Amino acid sequence: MSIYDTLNPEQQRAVFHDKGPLLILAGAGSGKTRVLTHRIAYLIEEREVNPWNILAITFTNKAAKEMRERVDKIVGYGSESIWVSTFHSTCVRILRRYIDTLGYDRSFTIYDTDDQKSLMREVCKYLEIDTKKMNERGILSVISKAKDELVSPEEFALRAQGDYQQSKYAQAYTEYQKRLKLNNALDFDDLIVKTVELFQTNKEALNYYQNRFRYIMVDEYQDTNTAQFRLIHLLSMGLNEYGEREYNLCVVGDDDQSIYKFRGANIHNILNFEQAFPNTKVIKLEQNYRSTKSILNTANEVICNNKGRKDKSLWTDNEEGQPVCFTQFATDFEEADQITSEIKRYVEAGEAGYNDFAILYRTNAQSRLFEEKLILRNIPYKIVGGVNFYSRREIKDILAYLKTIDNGMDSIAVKRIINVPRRGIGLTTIDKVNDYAIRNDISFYEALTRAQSIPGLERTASKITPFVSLIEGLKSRLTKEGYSLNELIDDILDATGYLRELEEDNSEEAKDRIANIDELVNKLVSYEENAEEEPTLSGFLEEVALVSDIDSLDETNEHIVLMTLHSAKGLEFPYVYLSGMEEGIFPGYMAIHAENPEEEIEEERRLCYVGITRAMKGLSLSAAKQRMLRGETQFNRPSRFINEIPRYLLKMNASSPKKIQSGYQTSDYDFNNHTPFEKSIEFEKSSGTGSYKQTQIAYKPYSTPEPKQFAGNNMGTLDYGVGDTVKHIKFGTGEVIDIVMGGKDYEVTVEFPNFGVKKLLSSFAKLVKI
DNA sequence: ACGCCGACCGTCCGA
DNA sequence: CGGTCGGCGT
Repeated sequence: MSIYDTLNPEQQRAVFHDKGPLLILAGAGSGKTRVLTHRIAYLIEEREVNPWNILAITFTNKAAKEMRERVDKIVGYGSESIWVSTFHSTCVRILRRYIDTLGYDRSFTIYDTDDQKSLMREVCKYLEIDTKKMNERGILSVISKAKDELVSPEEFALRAQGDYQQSKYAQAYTEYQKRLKLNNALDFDDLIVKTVELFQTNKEALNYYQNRFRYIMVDEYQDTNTAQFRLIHLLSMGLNEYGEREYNLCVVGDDDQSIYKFRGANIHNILNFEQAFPNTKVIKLEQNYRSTKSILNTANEVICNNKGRKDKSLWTDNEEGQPVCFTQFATDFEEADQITSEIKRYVEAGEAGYNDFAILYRTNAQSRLFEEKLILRNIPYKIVGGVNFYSRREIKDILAYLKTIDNGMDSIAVKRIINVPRRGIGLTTIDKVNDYAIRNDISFYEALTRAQSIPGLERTASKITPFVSLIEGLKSRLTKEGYSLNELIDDILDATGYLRELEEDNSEEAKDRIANIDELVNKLVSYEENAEEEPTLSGFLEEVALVSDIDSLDETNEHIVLMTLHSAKGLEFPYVYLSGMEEGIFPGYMAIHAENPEEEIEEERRLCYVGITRAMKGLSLSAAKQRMLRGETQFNRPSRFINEIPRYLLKMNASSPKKIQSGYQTSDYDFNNHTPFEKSIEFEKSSGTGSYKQTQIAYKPYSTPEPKQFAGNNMGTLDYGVGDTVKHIKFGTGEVIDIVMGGKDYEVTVEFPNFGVKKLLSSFAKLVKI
């Protein structure tokens, strides 16, 4: 009996693969993390690979942490010397050691999106770019895309020749990079790009890491971009002791779960892996251990509408399970209300815990309504993503102090805090200092130290000097033996008067801010206590820069989890609510109206597939007919993805993922009150037979305030009668000759001039009174 | 220099 | 709806 006996034959083939490139196509829930961890154990224990020679790369810290824990459990010794980390932390670690050869200082800081925007604002001002015509975000996204593809500013400029718009971008890109370097800062994309640059220009560094990482594993490979591909490619080209290239590269991914095209993921990395790495062994993991047959079938039905996939079909031995449900609510408000109350009922009935549920949505903005309802019902919850803790003003302020102390070259940080709290240093002063800094080719902070000698600042210099001494004072304390980061942050809060100012302000907002600062102090203390190496200020700032919200998610806590579909990738939950299944929301407006809608819709469909496959036991899909979006009301049809699920798999209008038959009222919402689907047209021909019976659920009529557009076909509120002329989507206009009550529905008989007499169900036929 | 207010605006997704 | 920015008054 060995640890490998519990693996299925395909998993074993992947684990026991010896040398050379290996592509594992691992469907959702097929146990890929298990395969990766067992493979690591196998390499060490059976192939006598030195743990030191293994690199495992993931996309999130959470995944890295989990893999580390699982490896620790099954690898007897030496597991701590396996390098398990994310792309970004791997690169930071490499750059901290070698980046001086690229002309940066090793204490570089990492710019987040806000910092990037501030810097780009300066760039635009300098280049006299009208940010109304080309906004900072737009320029940054062009630059980011270039970096993802390893296009340098020089190359970008070359390609842009003759195109005014592109040339502007090229100028901005060049200037932006110049200023990043001046600030001794790297943005997220730079972390990868600069590491590739390092390896291409510094043979010694490349050799060192090639030699070290003889076995490389990459998780979520479908989400890698071109720069990351190049990085892996370079690393995997090391030679073994006989001078041979082995390409001991094992990548795990699922092309159906590629959902990060917008941030540069290149699906060709996985589709063309076999071409890029000759003699690749391909192993498919197609048995799903996570979901019920109902859920898996639903997922397969949706994803099979995509073209250009790797051929594979997921199956499961699990039970059939509860059918997947779809509910169309009248409003987004009601959607949130019903879903949260349903979850509460389950938990109070003892059928599940709050941590068994996840509510997923396409955009973060959709979380707000759910949050309000959860607070109202006193249900514990955690929202992943959205407004980042580290992007709150007070946190950014304190971090800017820490950054200024750590790296005075980071002008964005210095400018942020120079007048926070108020020191009477205004914009005009800052501009003068800035000009002086640029003219003398020194950093902004350096210029501040020479304030007295800057022409025109004779008077304001008296306000600048105390700020400089404050920072210098804090810096010098930091160099003292035994002075902790915890003390530093306390000194900052005290010496600047930042905390005092908040304490004197008795508002609710100020109290929140203080609480947030306390939270930051907690994080710093726990960093100091848990740091693997000597805790340093740079180390803390780095951790903060690279942390993502999902990393702190603890599924064992008793709370519902709310997050976007993107954040949910890689996770699983017993019961999943997939909300906002509406055209314009999911698939999103941007995808539908893109230049290449087919491609964009396929990406959305993969996202839908990811969402569906998160569910283990129960899946409930929902839409709202009416939704508030940026202050205005939208009316949306149900998502096309709902239409792609065959009727027999979908239990319509029931809002429960399980035990719907148990007798109680799942929802007092008007079940019939939904917009008909296109597929329902076919269904009319066989009305009264087939799977429709499933949907005959007891309900009590409930009238909801309705927009006129949707009042045409719901039970109890038919706005047409016998003798009226109505319009049908397929049959055109006709006259209503009879209406009878049938089951929970009206059976409407209509005479169409061109199609004859048809019997239609009011809830499915889109009959509109003319 | 700074704070207030009204106009405007623009949107997905994220390390 | 909610954040941001620019104009204006102090």
